[in-house]
Amino acid sequence: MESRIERLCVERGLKMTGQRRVIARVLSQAEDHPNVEELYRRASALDARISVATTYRTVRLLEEKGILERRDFGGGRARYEPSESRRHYHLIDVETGKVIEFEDAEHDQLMRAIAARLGFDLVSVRFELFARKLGGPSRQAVRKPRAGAPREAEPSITR
Amino acid sequence: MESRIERLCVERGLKMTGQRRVIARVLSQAEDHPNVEELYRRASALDARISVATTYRTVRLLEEKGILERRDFGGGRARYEPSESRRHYHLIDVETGKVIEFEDAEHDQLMRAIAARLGFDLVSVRFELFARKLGGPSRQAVRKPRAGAPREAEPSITR
DNA sequence: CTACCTGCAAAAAATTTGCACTTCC
DNA sequence: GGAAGTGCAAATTTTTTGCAGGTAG
Repeated sequence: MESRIERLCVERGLKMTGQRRVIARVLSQAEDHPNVEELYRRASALDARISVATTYRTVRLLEEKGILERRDFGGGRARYEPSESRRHYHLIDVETGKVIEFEDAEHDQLMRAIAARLGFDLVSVRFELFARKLGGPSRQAVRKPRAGAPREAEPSITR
Repeated sequence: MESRIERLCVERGLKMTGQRRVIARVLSQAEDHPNVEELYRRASALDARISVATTYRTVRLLEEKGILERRDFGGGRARYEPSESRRHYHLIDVETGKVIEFEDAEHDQLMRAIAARLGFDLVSVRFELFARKLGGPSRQAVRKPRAGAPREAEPSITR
């Protein structure tokens, strides 16, 4: 059966090889934000005739076609998720690396207003919150996390 | 004369070698967000007895001490700026790569509220706007930019 | 004096690419 | 049939590290 991502590929006129079909299926089923290595692992479990190089080439292609979106949650590897109609953002639990999605209309609007105030038209946004569960481990016991993308917290591949 | 960053280093008990002093001075004078390569170039112009390895080791150390902050504006290289008391964010002009700093108290507050709503305590934030000057090149003529960190726009090292 | 620094070059880690060989349309 | 896709391994790019000397405090 044709997966959602595969359908999108066909709609945009991509040549559908066996490899691409498998990767599309894996992406359609993913409930998380896998990196390329993980994607490759899942795809080659379904069909061994797939290489990492092709996985890289495919995600890049799908990103260019607007079918996938690349994310960076720190940890030095790109992560991917299917484009969705609803704009959403991510909160990364710095203790566990777990990724939580959320929406916020007020924020959407505020960003546009900020860009306009500076004389710009918004093209894209990067917005990630790194946070710690309330009532978690005592502040004292935990080493201070870094600004931006914490280097030490390799985010788990979870949505 | 002792630079601002050098003073901070001494305050935090860092052993001040010649190399560190030079890098500290370069950072104090920087009006932009240099990457390590650029930092190394500027430092070794002042004193040739500095290696890239030391530059990497030094920025990492200063980041751990909270003296520097690492940023990622896309383009695959980390960029650095001295920590400032006022929280601020960055807007990257996708046409020119130029980086514009801005503050927004409303946004500061909104982020904290969002984290709290999800049951988290904010640790750090990544927030960058990628945008295009109003009244710039016609939409049609410009290739569609990607979400997240545009791959093609190597940000210039400018504040 | 000695723990910490540094330079050099080699190692890592993630991603891209050249090339000869398939494969979709 | 021909343009486009693929695998493999080598190349790239950015950052880190091991080791044999230096150097600050």
